[in-house]
Amino acid sequence: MFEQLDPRSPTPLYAQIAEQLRVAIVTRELPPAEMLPSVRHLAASLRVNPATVVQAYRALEDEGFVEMRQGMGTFVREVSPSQRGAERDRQATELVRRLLVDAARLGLSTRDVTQAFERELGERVR
Amino acid sequence: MFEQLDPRSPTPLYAQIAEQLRVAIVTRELPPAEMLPSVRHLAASLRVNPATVVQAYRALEDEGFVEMRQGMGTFVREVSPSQRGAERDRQATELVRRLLVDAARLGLSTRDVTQAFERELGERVR
DNA sequence: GACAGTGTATCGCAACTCTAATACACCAAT
DNA sequence: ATTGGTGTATTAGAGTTGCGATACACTGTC
Repeated sequence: MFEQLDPRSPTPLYAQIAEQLRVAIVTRELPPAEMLPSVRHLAASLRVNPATVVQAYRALEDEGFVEMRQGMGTFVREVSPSQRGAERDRQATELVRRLLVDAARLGLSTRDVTQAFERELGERVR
Repeated sequence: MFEQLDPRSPTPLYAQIAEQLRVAIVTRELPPAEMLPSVRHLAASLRVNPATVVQAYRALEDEGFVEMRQGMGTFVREVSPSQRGAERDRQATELVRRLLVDAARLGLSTRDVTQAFERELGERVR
C-alpha cells in the first residue's frame, strides 16, 4: 500500500493519499472500526509532512469515511447500509449536477450528455 | 451584456467573460461570422486588462466557438452540422469520463451514478 | 507607406494552493 | 503527575494561476 506517491503529479499528495485509503475502505481491506496509521507514522513511512496526511484524513472525514478522535487516532467509520446508501446517493447526485452545469456551460444539450453517458457505460458493462 | 462581472468570485474573470459569450453564441444572439468586440474595446468597456479578454477569447477558440485572426478580429465560427455534432460528442464524452473517474474515486458504482443521472434528468437511461 | 484598427507576446506582481516546519492540546496508561 | 501515544493549529515558503502593463506584429484602407 502507498507504493506510488508521485510528488510531481498535478494531483496533490494529500489527494493521492486520500484516494488510496478510500479504495481500501470501500473494498473492506480496511474494515469498519479499523484504526488507520497514525498521522506521524504514515507521514514518516511516506516521507511526507504530518500536515499533509492530516489533510488527507480530514478529506476522508468530510466524506464520512473515517472519524478522527483527538488523542486516540483515526478510525474507519461504521455506517448502516441505509446511511451508506444515502451518502452514495448524495455524492453521486453532486457529481451529476456538476456534470450538467458544465455541459450547459459548453452549450451541450442533455441529449448530448445522455448519449455520451450511454456510450461510455456501454463500453464498461459490455 | 456583461453587466455582472464579479472580480471577487472564485471563477476567474476570463472564465466569466467566456461563459457569457458562449451562451450568446449558442443561442445565436451572436450568429456565425459575427465579429466579437475587439480585445481592446471589450477590455475597456469591462474595465479589465486586454490580456484577460484574450484569455477568454482563446478559451473559446480552443472550444471551437470562435476564430481569432490577427489584425482582423475575432469571429463566431461557422461550423457544419456534422462538425458541430462531432465536437459536441467529444466534449460530452470528456465530461462523462471525468464524472466516471471521480465516481470511481469515491467508491461509487456505475449503478449509483446512473440512478443519480436518471433522478436529475427525470428520464430513464439505457 | 502611413495609419488606425486588429490580435500576440512577454514580463511582473498579487493571490491562492500545496507542503513543510513547528509548537500545541488531548487521551490513556503508568 | 509523567510519559508516549494521538490529533490540532499556526506559520512560512515554494509553486501556480489570474490579471495587469507594456511593447510588438499583422491587416486593410487611404
